[in-house]
Amino acid sequence: MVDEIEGLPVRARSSRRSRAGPTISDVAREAGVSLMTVSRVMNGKTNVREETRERVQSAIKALNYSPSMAARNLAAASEIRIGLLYSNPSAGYLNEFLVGSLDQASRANVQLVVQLCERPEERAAIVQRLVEGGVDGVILPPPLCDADAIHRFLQEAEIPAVVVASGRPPAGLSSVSIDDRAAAAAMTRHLTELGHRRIGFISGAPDQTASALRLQGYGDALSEEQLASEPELVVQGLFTYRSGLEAAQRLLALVPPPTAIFASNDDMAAAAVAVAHRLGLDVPGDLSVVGFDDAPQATTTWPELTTIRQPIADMSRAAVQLLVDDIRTVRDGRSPSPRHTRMGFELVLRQSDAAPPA
Amino acid sequence: MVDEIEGLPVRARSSRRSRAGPTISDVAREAGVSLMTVSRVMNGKTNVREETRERVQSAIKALNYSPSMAARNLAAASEIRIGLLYSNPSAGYLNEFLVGSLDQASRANVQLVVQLCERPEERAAIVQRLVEGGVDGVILPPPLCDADAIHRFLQEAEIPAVVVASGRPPAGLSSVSIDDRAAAAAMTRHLTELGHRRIGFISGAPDQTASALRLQGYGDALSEEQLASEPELVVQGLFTYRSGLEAAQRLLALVPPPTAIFASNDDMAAAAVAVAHRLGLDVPGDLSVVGFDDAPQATTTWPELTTIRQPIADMSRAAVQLLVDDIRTVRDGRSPSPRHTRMGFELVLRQSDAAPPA
DNA sequence: GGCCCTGATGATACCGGTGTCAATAGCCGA
DNA sequence: TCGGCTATTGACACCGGTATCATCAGGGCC
Repeated sequence: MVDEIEGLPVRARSSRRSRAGPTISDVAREAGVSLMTVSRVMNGKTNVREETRERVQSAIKALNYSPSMAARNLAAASEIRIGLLYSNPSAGYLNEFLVGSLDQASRANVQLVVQLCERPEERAAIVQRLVEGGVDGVILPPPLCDADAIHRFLQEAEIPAVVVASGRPPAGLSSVSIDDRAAAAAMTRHLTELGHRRIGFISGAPDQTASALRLQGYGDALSEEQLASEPELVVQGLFTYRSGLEAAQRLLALVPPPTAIFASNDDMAAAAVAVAHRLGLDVPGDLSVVGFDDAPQATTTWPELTTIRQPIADMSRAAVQLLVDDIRTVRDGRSPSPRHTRMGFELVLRQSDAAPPA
Repeated sequence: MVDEIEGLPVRARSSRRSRAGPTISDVAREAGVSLMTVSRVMNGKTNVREETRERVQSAIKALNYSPSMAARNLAAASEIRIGLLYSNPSAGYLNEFLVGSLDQASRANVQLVVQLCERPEERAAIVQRLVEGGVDGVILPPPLCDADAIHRFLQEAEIPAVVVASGRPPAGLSSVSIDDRAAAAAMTRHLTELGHRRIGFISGAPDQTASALRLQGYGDALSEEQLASEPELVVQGLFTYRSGLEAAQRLLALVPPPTAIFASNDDMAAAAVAVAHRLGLDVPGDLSVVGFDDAPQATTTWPELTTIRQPIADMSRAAVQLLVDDIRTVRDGRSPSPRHTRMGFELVLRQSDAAPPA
C-alpha cells in the first residue's frame, strides 16, 4: 500500500526472488545432473546410481540446500493440514502434547491448526468450521477423545481422526494410548508390596473412558492380593485439583483412614497431599500419596510425587504420524483401516510413597 | 508405482489434481473475470471496481473457495519460518506461550519451528542449526530472552529476533514485555494496604533481567510507604519450586518472621505455602503469600494464589507479529527499527492474602 | 550379431497462486 | 474533437518443486 504512494515502484532493487536459500536447480547445476535426479535423491528413490547419488548429496551439502516446503506441497498436491482440538487444558499435559505434535508435524511437513474447543455445545460447530476451513484430519487428545458428538460429525464428513488416550476408541478411528489398566495395576501392586492394605482410590472424570480402566487396574491388583475392594475406599473425582481436595477429605475422614491414596492423576494427588498436610499428616510418613501422568505438577509439589509416567510427547508424535498416513490413504482413494498404537508407561518412584506407619 | 503394473495409468479418474477445493481459475470462470482480478480481490487491493469485486466475492462464496497456502507462498516468495526457542519449560508458561504463538502464526500464514534449547553451551550451535535450516527469525521467551550468546549469534547472522519479557532488551531487537517493576510495586502496595509492614521477598533467577525489575518494584512501593527495606527480608530464589522451598524456610526462620511473602513467581509462591503449612502456619490467616505470573500452579494449590496476571498468550501473539513485520522489512531490503510493545498486567486477588494477624 | 528389455537419466508439463506490464476504456482540459 | 492521463482488467512469465513419459546405454538371449 504505502509503497505505492508515488505511483512508482519504490523498491525496485529486490527482484522477485527473495528467498535466501539455493534452489533445486542450483544443486542440479553444481552436481552436473538434471533437476529430476536431484529430486529423486531428495526423496530417497532407489533408481539412482550410487555414484550419482553421492555427487548430488555432496552438492546438497556444499550449497546447504533445503527444499521449499511450499513448492513441494504445491507440486505434489500433498498439502496436509491437521487440526488439533483441545479442551480443559491441564497445562502440563497439553504442553507436552503440543511439543510432540509440533515436532512431528514439522518433520512430516504438515501444517498444524490448534483450536480450543471448550463448551460441549459448540463442539460440533467448531469441528465443522475447521473442516470447512480445509482441515484434512483431526487429532483428539483427552478429554475430547471421548466426545461422541465430534466422532459422529467426523464420521459423516468422512474426515480421518486419531484419538489419544481414550479407553475405548470408537470404531473406525485410529488411536494411541497406553495400557491404563495395566499401569494402574502396577502402581497399586507397588503400594501393596510396600505393605499397604487399605488403599484409597480417587477416580477420574466419569465422562473419560480412561478413568474406568484405571479403576479396573486398581481392582485387578487388589484381587491379586486377595484384598477385598471396599466401596468406601473409592471416591469419585473429576481430574481437577478442586475435586481432588474434596475426594481426599472424604477418604481421610474414614475410620480407619487409608494408609495410601492413589489418585487417577497428579493434580488430584497434589490436592490429596495438601489435604493431608492440613490435617497434620506427614507424607509419606503417615500417608502415601501417588498419582498418574507425571505432569509437571508432580515435581512442583512437596514431597515430589511417585507417579506413572506417560510418554505424552511420543504419543502425540505417533498420533500425528498415524493421522498423516490415514489422510494419504484416503487421498489415494483407499479407505484407511484403523490402527491402534499402544505405548509403554513407566513407574516413577519419588518421595511421596513409603511403607505404612507401624 | 503400483498403479503402473499394466504399463497403463490404472486410475485415470483422478488426474494429478487431488486437492479437493476449487482453485482460483474456477472462481475466475464462475465470475467471468481473469485470474488476476480474483487475486486482487482476495488480497484486498483497491484498484478493482466495486461491482466486479462483488461479483467475484459471490463467486468465492458460491464455490466455498479458499486459497492454497502453498501456492501463495511459492508465488509470493513469502514463505516465512520462525523459530521458537525454549528452555527450562515452566509448563504453564510455555503452554500459554505456544498456544498464542501458534494462533498468530497460522493467522499470519507463517510456519513455526519449536525447538528445545536446554544446555547453555549448546545454545549457539542450536541457533546456528536453526538458521541454516532456513529459519528467518527467532522468538526468545524467558529465560532465553536474556541469553547473550544467542543475541550475538543472531546479530552477526543478521537474523531478526524478538525477545519476550526481558527486563533489558538488547539493542537492535524488538521486544514484548509487561512493566515488571510497576507490577511488582502494585502487588507490594496491595500488601501494605492490607496492613503488612514486614514483607519478605523471594527474588527471581539472577540471570534473568526481569528479576531485578521485580525487586526494584518491591523497593519502590516500600519507600513510598516510608518502610525501610531490610536486607534480611530479601532472599535469592531461582524461579524453581525447590529454590522457593529454601528461600521460604529462611524467611520464616527470621525473628520476627514476615507477615507476608511476595515470591517473584507462582512456583516459588506455591513452595512458600507448602513450607508455611509444614510449619503449622495458616495461609492466609498467619501468613499471606502472593506470587507473580498467574501460572496454572496458582490455581492448583491450596489456597489459590493471589498473583499478577501476565497476558502471556497475547504477548506471544504480539511477538510473532512483530517478528513477521521485521522479517518482511529485512526482505524488502530496509533495516528494521526495533519496536517495544508493552502489555498491561492485572492484579488477581484470590485466597492467599489477608490482613496480618493482630 | 541383432533384438528386446531393464535401469538410469533428462525434458517438459504441470501444481495454484502473484508480479509485471500491456491493453483498453472512460475522463479531462485545450 | 483530439491527445493525455488514470482506473480497471487481462495475458503471461514465474516461483520451486514433482509426475510423466521419452531417451539412451548396457546386458542377456537366441
